[in-house]
Amino acid sequence: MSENNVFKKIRGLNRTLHEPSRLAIMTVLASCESADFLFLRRITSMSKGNLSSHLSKLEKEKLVDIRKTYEGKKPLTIISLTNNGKKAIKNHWDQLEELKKQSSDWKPEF
Amino acid sequence: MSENNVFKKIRGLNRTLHEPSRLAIMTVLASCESADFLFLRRITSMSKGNLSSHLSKLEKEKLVDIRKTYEGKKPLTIISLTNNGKKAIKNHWDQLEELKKQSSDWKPEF
DNA sequence: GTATAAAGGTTTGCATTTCAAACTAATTGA
DNA sequence: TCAATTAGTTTGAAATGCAAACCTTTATAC
Repeated sequence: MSENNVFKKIRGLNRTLHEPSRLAIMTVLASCESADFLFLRRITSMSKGNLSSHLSKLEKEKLVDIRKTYEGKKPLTIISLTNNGKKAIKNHWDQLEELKKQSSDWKPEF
Repeated sequence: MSENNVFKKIRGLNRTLHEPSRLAIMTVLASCESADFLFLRRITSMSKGNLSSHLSKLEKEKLVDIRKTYEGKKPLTIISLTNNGKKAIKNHWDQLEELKKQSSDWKPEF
């Protein structure tokens, strides 16, 4: 059995990115320069609490930047991908595509 | 914002299948008529406990069949996909491919 | 003014999940 | 017969995911 076989690679997927809610957030952000909290909330239909905690996790791992600013006097939270985050989310989707291909080619050895 | 947008679909991915270890198990089985416990353990490099509990979960959800037999006097556990499981894992990979495409086409509306 | 509600998030606490270490039970080897 | 191996299951601790409750500021009604 080759080291780094396709199934080990599947197991090795980055779980921070792979979790569906965060995959959705990161994928939105990959198409936007930036997005505010409400926009993310609407487009993903996540609860505030859930969105907030996923964003915190992504921020801790340096995948997104969170800028707290004001629009007039209302607080406004702007989220964008870090350079790291941009690479990571692109890479994740590319890996998934590659793994799908590789696994459909694989045959057991007897 | 269209109902059932691509990001809601990402969030809606089946978590039983999406979790990397189970995705690996299901993907192996999609290429094999059946596999025994040890084979799955080796090819995914999972610990016994971990493999066992993931298999239980997959069995509960009727995605795999687990047959306990003997090889001589040694117990042997044979795992295979149910028909449901076959459809589900194929569908999951197809969805991932489709979501990657759809999300790369998406642009925010202003 | 002063309740009253709304906007914009964060924190908290619980339920679920994931994982490997510890356990069980049967078999083989010395 | 005693130790080691094989083949798995159970257990318990840690991490995760989620929404309800909470907080703070701003707009609205009276």
